[in-house]
Amino acid sequence: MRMSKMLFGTQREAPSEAEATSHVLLIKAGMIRRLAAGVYSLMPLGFRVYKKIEEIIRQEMDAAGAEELIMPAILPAEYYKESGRWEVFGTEMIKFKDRNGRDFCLGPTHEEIFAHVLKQEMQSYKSMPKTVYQIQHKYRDERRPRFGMIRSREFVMKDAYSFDIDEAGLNTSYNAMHDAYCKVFDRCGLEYVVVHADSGAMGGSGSQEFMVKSDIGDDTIAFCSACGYAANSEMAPCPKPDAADITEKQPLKKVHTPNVGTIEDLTGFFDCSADSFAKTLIYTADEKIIAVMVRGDRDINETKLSNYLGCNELDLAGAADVEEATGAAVGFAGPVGIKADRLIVDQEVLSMSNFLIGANETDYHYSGANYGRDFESKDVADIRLVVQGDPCPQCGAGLELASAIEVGHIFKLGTKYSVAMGCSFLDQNGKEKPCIMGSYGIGLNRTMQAIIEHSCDDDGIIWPDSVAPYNAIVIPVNADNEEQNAIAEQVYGKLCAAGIETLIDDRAERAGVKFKDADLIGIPHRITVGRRAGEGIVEYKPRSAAEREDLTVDEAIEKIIKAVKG
RNA sequence: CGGGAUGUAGCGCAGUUUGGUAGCGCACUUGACUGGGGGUCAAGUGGUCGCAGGUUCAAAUCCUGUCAUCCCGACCA
Repeated sequence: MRMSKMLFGTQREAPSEAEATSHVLLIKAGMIRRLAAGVYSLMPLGFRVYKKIEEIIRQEMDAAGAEELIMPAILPAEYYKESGRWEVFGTEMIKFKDRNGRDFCLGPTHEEIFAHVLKQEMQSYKSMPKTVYQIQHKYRDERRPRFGMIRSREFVMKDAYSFDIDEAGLNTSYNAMHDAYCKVFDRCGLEYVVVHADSGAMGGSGSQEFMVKSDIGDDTIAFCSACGYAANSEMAPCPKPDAADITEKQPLKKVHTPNVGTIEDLTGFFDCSADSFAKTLIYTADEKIIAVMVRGDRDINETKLSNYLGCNELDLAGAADVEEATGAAVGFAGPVGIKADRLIVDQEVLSMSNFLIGANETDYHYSGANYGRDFESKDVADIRLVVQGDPCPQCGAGLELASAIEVGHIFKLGTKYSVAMGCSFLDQNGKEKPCIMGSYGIGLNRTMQAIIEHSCDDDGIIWPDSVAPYNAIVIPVNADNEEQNAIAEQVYGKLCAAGIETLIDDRAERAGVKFKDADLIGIPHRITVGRRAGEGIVEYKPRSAAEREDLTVDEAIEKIIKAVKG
């Protein structure tokens, strides 16, 4: 491609709309343009990268035995109403009515639709198992779109769905997708971690996420450098501590604590650390009032809590509910005499002794509290969030925490959607059974941006060869020098003929501008045709390294072909 | 959805406090010089100051409303 003809424009200044490095670079390099919050156009260069990623995914899906098809993005509401997700997605789903008043949505994910469409095709165990996929635009009206394409409202997802006759089959299909995902992300040059994940609203028996460590990630992962254990922090179990060894139980004593409602106030008031308290938070879970206790310096893990409760909706209660449950102002909740439907106590509280709790009375706390004597609950569970240094559940070494971008997620769904949609088959005995489903997603735009997070420098993007918009760029240094131009054209022609996707910077720009642009857009291999062009010598430089070599034209071309084609 | 901030030329910003002819840098156009890391000089193009009301002789500036965008917290590819 001739850069003089290309729809292409780099910006010298970082746009004010972007904060994250990868987002800034995509815009400066002219690869994406924002149309609305979380809605982006892929410009020609960016679209080429996107297509490379798409093709890698397609190849690996096909190799794993999945078949590609395409479903509509405009979907009738009834299927989501059947599964209950019309309400679960709520305002995140982009909904509209057609001219006859029938409800539709733009597809946020397609479990229901695949289950519905496939049930017509999969009436017998003989036609199974099957894994199908599509690469398609998805629509989610996110509360808060973020960091460009990391969380956008329209994005492309590769979503695959497997249909098996039993759990063993699901495991096989699931593992095939797992392995294919590893190949996809390896080929994209991504450093990723596969973590245990929560199945959440998707339902099902297990799932794993493919995570790329990054400060702009929305997730936190917990991992162990010693044994390789890795989990989404919301899934990482906390160790069960030894029961309290209480040599001397202090009496439960009410203490006047005027206006001391927060943990911070309390540590100041009592002059002790936050782990001497057990705090009680009030939640509403599916209309029920739930009191939850954890040590004062811990955070409640709402995923664990909601899984333990088996509830659909879980929210911190409002001030009115808190006051009704405790009979006191917010900040003085405690387990003794609390009016809640359930009291959930984090297991760690059982290892505490003579601690402080709220008294359910405005401006009062109790000191000297002990579990078993002062309060009890049948709901003792692991419901706190892991922290840095907690012991690894596998080997006991200290866990580390890091934020990460979720680029892929695989689920063992089980029968949730097949039952809801009546997607069943007849087994060998002529008995009707629901298909055992799995679902598997990759965010393409997000993957594209995640690659940049780990592959850039002060000058711009450094694309790996596998996804680069072009593999090579030829730069004639002096636009007025006929000899340089002629040789540059020669090199360009030869590279193209060798099947290397090549740019030639034939713009009437100064050399500095061309170098800056080439670096910014991250072309992996550069050939500079300059002073020594007359001797047949050009300069070769890979984007990823500082080294420059003077080579003959053929040597340079050879080098690039070898790097690109292996 | 709660908290914070910002909307002025394609991009980055000043001007708003104290109302009085719309500014700067980059980019873009033309010409000249230049030619290995965003070069220099000269001459230009481009904006109903987010939008709608209001106050005023006069509004980018003051008031009210509204929309949009970004950042921090609860969800997801």
